[in-house]
Amino acid sequence: MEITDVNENEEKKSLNFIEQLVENEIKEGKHDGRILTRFPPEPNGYLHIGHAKAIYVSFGIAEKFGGKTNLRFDDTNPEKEDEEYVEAIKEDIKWLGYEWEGEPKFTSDYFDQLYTWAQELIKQGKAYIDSQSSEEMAKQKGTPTTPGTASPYRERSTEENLELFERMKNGDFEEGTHVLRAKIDMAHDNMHMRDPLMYRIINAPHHRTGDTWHIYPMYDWAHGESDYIEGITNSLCSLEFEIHRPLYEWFVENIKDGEYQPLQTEFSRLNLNYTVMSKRKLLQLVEEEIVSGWDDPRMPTISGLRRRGYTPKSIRSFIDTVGVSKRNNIIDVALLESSVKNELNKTVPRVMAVLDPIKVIIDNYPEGETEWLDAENSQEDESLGFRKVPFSREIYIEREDFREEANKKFFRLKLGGKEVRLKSAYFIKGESVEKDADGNITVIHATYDPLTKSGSGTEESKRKVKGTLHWVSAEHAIDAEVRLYDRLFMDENPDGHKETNFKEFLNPDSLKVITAKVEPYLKDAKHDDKFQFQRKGYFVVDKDSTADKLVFNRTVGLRDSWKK
RNA sequence: UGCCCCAUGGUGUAAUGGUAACACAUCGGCUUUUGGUGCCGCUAUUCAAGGUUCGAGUCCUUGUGGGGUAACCA
Repeated sequence: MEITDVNENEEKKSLNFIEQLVENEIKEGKHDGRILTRFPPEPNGYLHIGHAKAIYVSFGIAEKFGGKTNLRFDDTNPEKEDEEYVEAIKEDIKWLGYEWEGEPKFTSDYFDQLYTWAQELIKQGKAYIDSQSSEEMAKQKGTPTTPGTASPYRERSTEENLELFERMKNGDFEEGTHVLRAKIDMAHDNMHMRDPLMYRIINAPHHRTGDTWHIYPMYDWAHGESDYIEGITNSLCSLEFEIHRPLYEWFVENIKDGEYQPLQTEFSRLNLNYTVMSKRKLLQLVEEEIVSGWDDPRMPTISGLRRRGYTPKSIRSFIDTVGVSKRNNIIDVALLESSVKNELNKTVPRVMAVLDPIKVIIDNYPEGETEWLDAENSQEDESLGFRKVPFSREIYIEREDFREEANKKFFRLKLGGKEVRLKSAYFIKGESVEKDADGNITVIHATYDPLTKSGSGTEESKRKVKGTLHWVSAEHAIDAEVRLYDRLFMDENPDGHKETNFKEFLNPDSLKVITAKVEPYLKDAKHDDKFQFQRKGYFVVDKDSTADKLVFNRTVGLRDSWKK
């Protein structure tokens, strides 16, 4: 039974508030039942798990109600944006399993239309060129409790406005000398309505339009009009744009030609504990080389999660379970982890890898002999079959799986204690240890019971044992680099402290690189192959892995209910 | 301080005026050739006060708490 399948789940689940709204619109025949949403990233950074929610919401609504979704790059600020990000964003969306309608769109495709509309607003007396400094304008804006005052340029003549506007476009002016503002209401309760900026001068080349333009539209002016141009029905965005909605509507109402108008609806963004989600802070981690890049497996980016071993399905099911509402939230990262464990548990083969090896010599096992034992690949999926695992006199086990002395709660290997099972092999007993000059154990001596071979069906092999250990044959084991990742921050809400910089909370142990001994079966493992290292967790082959040197990333550890 | 939004177990989300539920987390038990998985169970929830109603988590009022907002960013 596929209980994790997102779509199957959705049929049983109640609709979220946006889905209810859209359902009602369709019932009422709005837009003739047509649904077109859009996902509008700014190409100034990589997508993160928060964007995955935005993608899920916009693409998901369209999927659910037979609509489509446009991908539109909101590229109105050439100083921050870059083509590199455009490609990375497209790749991430595709990887998540979504398809946008037609070709990707760019707000810059609409610069001409936007410019024409702006000229019309000027002609209608609804926009004007202001030639003050930003400081002066900020002063005139007033405060929430006191109305603003009019700019001395507010009543400039249409002719002068038009001429200045054209010269701004052509690059006749320095940055900061003039702006185009909408003429709305300097006393409005909503500060965004106090004659907001529509255009500013930026004399920098744009990644798509080159040096054609010297003015660039502001978000509020560009966004709603782009939605309008594309025929978007539902413009879904996060809560901080709620207060922009009256402006979004004012702009569209003043350029529209007919009944059609897109509707903006806001929902709360996704926040995860023990990480940061702002692009600015993520960029800082990248630039200061605190992480290895946008796709560092500790990053909450889509590319980071991918490299960490997350699957598109697990991310989608995670977003599905966290839901969509208007409440501020901080979601426990354990929920994200449980979604990937839940999927990997069912799909991924088990192998044996010893992360912190200590040698065990089985004194009564014949020297020089190797047996190739059958090991089950998955207890959850029989179709994954069996593989051969070599067994010999000298093996490695996990250092923490042995104690010279321990209480009854410790049911792993100890001296003079009960026998333990070597997974898919034999039962052994701890006999003695060798130590170096400092008293550290260097070798454990054990004996095995030849009648207890796994799968042999003998009475002896059916004896109840409390402990089962994973192991690898010393002679056959291969070395692999294993990167053990932990949360990047030690604080649940690293950017939630006004007096403390988020970097103060960085976890010094967020990455540990070790050399593990893994079974030879893994020799041919390829980039992105995923495994469960028995009793240790889920691991994925990193892109740094080569034929000569295997590299694994730990996606997530297994639940460990053993209280030490 | 004005305006806007939000308030359900530890976390997140449902209940659409009619028995407050689900997932994750926690704790306990059973099963198990992974101290994994699976199964069973425990603990724990409607911010407060009024009002409307036969009946309020849901509607109304006030209060309280949290968040957003006054960029030539998006």
